[in-house]
Amino acid sequence: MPELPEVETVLRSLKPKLLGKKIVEITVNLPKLIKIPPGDETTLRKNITGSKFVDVKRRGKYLLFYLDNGWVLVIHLRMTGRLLYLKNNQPVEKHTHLIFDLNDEYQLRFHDVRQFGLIYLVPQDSLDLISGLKNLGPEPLSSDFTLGYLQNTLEGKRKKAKTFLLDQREIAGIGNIYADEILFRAGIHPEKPVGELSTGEIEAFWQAIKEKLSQGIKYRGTSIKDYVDGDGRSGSFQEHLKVYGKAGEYCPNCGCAIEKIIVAGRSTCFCPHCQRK
DNA sequence: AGTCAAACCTGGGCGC
DNA sequence: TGCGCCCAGGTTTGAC
Repeated sequence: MPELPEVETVLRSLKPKLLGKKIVEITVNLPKLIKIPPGDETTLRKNITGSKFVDVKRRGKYLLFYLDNGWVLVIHLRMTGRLLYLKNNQPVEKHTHLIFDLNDEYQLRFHDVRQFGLIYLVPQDSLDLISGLKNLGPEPLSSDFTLGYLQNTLEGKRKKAKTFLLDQREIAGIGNIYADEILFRAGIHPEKPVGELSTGEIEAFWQAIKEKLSQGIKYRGTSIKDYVDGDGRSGSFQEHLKVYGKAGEYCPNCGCAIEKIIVAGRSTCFCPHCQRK
């Protein structure tokens, strides 16, 4: 579920609550979610019990919780993961796999229906142990992501535009919803090879990437099914979607029927009139 | 280089 | 009501 705007919203909701808080106890209900050290809740507990949160950051769709003893807890929410900051007397919902008891009578709970989420514990100077994190492309909302950078990386590639957007090594943080919205905004067919984009299309692509992700953050994410922030609050960007999930409905620009095809193994909605190959 | 299917899971919606 | 099938905000792996 969560893409860059959702993960950023979770970060913003949790960070002020966690900074300076101490982890006093850890409950692991599903050890297999711990990828480093693999399935090892004892090591996890030993290394982080008693430590305090000193920083929380986002990189792509990863959340990084920096602890005061040099370890970093890295969490990826994948499809249905949630991180919730709840009072410790709140009922524990089904699918709650990990609970961090804090020294303020609250808990940080990891909830994940599909159990695809990933949890790592690595030393601060060894984040490269997590290959997905190590190989991440630039942050699309940072100053590193220039038009020139995009032009250079697109050059000579035959990869489809949608496939390019979903590839975390190219750009960090974009998933299926924002990819479709970006392509519609830029007027680019999802199957167009990126090496064939004109100068004007590349500029529109670059603008659309920044605009759609910024809008997603502004509306605090897209809540279609599972996504909520650290306080359990839904976002509202689903009210502003133009094409994602709207196959058979009408294009807000031209009135054509929105089509659904499969690209990169994912459902892809686009307007065949506004997005030509 | 790039594309594809399968794998990891649970649950909701649909047709019959 | 129930069963079986398809679908779902992600990523990795191994085969062409």
